[in-house]
Amino acid sequence: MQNELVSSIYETLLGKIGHLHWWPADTPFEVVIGTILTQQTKWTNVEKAIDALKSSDLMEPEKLAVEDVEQIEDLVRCCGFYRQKARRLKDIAEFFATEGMDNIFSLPTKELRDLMLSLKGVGNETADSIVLYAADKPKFVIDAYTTRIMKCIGIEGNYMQLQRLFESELPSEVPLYKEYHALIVEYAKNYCGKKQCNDCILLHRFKDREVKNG
DNA sequence: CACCAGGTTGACC
DNA sequence: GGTCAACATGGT
Repeated sequence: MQNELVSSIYETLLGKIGHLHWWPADTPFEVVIGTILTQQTKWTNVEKAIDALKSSDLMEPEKLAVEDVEQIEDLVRCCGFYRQKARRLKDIAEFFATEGMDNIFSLPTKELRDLMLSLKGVGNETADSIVLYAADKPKFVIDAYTTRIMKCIGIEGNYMQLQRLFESELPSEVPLYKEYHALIVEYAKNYCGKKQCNDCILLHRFKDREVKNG
């Protein structure tokens, strides 16, 4: 029986870490930029690139869409994969400028997710991050950390399977989804390494729980 | 020096 | 459906 497992993990993480209030950004468009830049990249480097884009007055779809891609490459180089990221940021900016951010973000959740997935450079996690943190709609974000933590506890699954698990066991509340994903990232970075767990309270508390009650 | 970071894509089976 | 190399810089 694991119908309380997902909520219990949340309470545990919240108790240990406290509220994080993600996503750190001034505007929805800045969230979108951040979701692309942070792919396989430390957030400290993303911050540098975002600051650079702001300093160049490019943190708006209409302005980024018409900037030279070479210039964008220079500004986001510190994030790695800088050529494809620069190209994709420019294309995404053009899309948002053309369609209108408000029009896009006011779409129903599923339509918005599918639309984001149609953009080059936007996969499952990035699409869900945009839906949740930029558009404020309930979609639970799964990432490598989430997959790792759940596997550590004894629950394996692909992206959509894990997302279904979280969304089916949690109330569909945007603030909860936002905070939970943030807590998972912060927790995993510090306590659930790729090779070994360091004093992992989740492991101690929840592993084999479903077996005992099953 | 080796390894990792808040993934995605296109090719392949 | 799943797997894999490629994409690239910066920090430990």
